[in-house]
Amino acid sequence: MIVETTINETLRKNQLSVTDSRKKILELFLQTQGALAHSDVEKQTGTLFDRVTIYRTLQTFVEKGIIHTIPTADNSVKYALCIDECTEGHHHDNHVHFVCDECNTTFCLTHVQIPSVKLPGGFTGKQTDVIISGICSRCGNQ
Amino acid sequence: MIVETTINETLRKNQLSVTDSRKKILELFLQTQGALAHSDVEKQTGTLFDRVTIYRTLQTFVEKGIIHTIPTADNSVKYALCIDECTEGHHHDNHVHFVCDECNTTFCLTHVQIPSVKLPGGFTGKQTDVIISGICSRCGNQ
DNA sequence: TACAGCTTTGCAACTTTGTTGCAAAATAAA
DNA sequence: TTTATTTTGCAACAAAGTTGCAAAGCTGTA
Ligand SMILES: [Mn+2]
Ligand SMILES: [Mn+2]
Ligand SMILES: [Zn+2]
Ligand SMILES: [Zn+2]
Repeated sequence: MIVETTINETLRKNQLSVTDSRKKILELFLQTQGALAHSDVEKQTGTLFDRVTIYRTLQTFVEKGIIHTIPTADNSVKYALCIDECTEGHHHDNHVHFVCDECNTTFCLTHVQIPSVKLPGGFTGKQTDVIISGICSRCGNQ
Repeated sequence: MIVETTINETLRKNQLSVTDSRKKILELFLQTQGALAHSDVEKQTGTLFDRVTIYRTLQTFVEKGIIHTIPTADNSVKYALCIDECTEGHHHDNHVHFVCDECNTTFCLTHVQIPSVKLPGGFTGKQTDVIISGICSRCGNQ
């Protein structure tokens, strides 16, 4: 099974011990198109793991640069796989995020660059987040 | 007192009855540079109003187009006065938001336009939120 | 100014989301 | 296999947000 190997390798590469919860949750992200909230992970894994374990696993993955958090207009925390080469403590997922009003899926538009914005005098920007909401390609074309 | 008159007028104009909590909370927004979280309002008003009343007041103000919510990278809900002429159910606060990493103030950069972003085929954007974090003009110039 | 009708408030109770300490279980290294 | 380290589940807790309902407060009219 190629997926299982990938999962184990990813965990090893990030100096994480290979446990059931980490394998299962990472697998979930690899299988899912779009971002996942904590509650999504909880639903998908059923009673397999404790709520606290899911929190801790997500937190660990964020720290290691395996997943990144996504700010959303409704202020709920969502997570998605890092595609760029993020490393421990150093994320550089500089892409636009899209939330579909119809199916509520959150997409990482990895090929859409963050536009540069000219700020008023005195303001220095370090990080720019862009969240666009509307209709996604799946919901629009039908 | 010109402020008191403004406050009452704003409430009246939005077909809201004039109550202590609404007056006080609206006054707070008028006096404050930057956005406020629910917890900020709670702290600033002390024991004057119940937590639930604050939630309901903020909600009402958002519905009426008096204040708008701001998505933030740390996924906490913030509110700020609408400067544009927003009406019941119709917000058009199309400006950039800035969060200072130093003083944690959230600013509405009302004069900075939202840049237009070219989306991949099939995606239709309706609303774009831009949140920039960095150092604000107050924290930078000293 | 007083009153009736409608709106808002405070309280209680509850849900959801997230955090922490600690012993038991699982993993990794020897 | 054994031991040292890490991770997990549980319990307990804190913070954030929601809902129903009776009491209190507002508004328009008399
Ligand atoms: Mn992303
Ligand atoms: Mn704003
Ligand atoms: Zn969709
Ligand atoms: Zn600042």
